[in-house]
Amino acid sequence: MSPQEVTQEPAPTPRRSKITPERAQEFYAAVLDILRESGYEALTMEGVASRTRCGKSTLYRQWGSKPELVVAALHGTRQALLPYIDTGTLAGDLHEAARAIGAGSGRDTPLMHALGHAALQSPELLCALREALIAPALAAIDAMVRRGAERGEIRPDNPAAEFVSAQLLGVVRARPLVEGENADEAYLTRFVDHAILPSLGLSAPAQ
Amino acid sequence: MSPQEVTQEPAPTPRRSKITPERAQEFYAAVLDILRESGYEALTMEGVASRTRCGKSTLYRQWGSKPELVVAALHGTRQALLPYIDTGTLAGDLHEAARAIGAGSGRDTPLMHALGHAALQSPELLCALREALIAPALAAIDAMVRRGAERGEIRPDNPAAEFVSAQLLGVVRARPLVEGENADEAYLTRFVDHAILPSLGLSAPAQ
DNA sequence: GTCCTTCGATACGCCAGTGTACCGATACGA
DNA sequence: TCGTATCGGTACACTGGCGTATCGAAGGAC
Repeated sequence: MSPQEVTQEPAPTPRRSKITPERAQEFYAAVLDILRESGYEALTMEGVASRTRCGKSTLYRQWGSKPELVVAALHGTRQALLPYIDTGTLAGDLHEAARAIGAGSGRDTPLMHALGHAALQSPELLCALREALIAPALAAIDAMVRRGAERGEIRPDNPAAEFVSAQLLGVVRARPLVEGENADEAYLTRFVDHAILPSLGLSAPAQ
Repeated sequence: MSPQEVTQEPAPTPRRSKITPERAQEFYAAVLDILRESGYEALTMEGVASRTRCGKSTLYRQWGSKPELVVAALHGTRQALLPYIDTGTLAGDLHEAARAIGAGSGRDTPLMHALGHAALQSPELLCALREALIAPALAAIDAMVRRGAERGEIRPDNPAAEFVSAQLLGVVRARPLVEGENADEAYLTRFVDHAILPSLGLSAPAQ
């Protein structure tokens, strides 16, 4: 490595983009909207450009290609699949989670449907999807379970604990195929009461 | 309606196709293979034609368009996601189901991943997917649960019974996204033991 | 054996999306 | 204030798949 290269700033592309963070959020929102509406394959650069009223050149200058734009959109919008929840009981937490996921069905559930298969064929996309959507939800649910164990509601080594998050995300993906309609709040609440809580050895709280 | 139209045979297209049922199975197998490998969007008529060494005209003559070909392929190949299972106990049945689904991961699980999102945007495709893959699996699992109830292993009105099939299909769809690998036999067996059976009020059979 | 339909194969026009190039306009930095 | 780089917008060539048309060949039906 030559001295020149060392003294040179490590960023070889000192782009001074005119795109404000707010404008970037518009791009990201448009990308996610199109994903939710039409899926990953139907997302086109021209579609993003026309919806955001920008030139295709801007998109290619800034993000290079469609996968990179999608990855950036996932990373760039800090959207919480689950808000912070701590009701004091595991059952209460899971109920709130069911409500949040069910209510947010119009936001993040379609995103997972849209990206589910595409992510399985692109490691970068899978990574971005997991970091942006799945991992936070997993962490939130696992935190609920851990707090429940700390409070003594369940045993710390309860073998069903491992599956709580997978079950919740699973029915969200499964119900549209099984029953033809999205997993809404009512369904998820019943699922928590009649499947998840019993599997943990808990019973549904008396209404 | 004129008399002529009444006397005319109702089938205006008495095609006498030269495609033998075996040849049709080749087409269907190729379609499903491509779906498993690359997904619904990447499936092209030209790809099917080249893989089966036939002309595109044959495909269009016979099936008309890509969605119809896929629907026909789903209906035309009687592939059992689940074989007939009856071990005498609900736990044993679910174990066998876990084994069958896990072992068949290379066959039908990718199909559901590939068609999951596309089916949500095409009613015909959703219908075909449910009839060919999902409904049989649902019926098989529900039959297991029903037999378990008849034997007195669980109460007939056990509220968790409703969710068994959705739980199983759910984790199959969720695990690749959550953990990055398919739900194999070992995972599904653990899931049955530690999540489904406890939710039904049963415990895992002693190994 | 002859006819007739379908088969496999190819060529064609069409359309949509990709990625690049170019243009005036404009907003930032010096 | 002035230069410059990026912006939005459009045009372009290119690719790839769709669906149709057309061809010789082949295999049943009669």
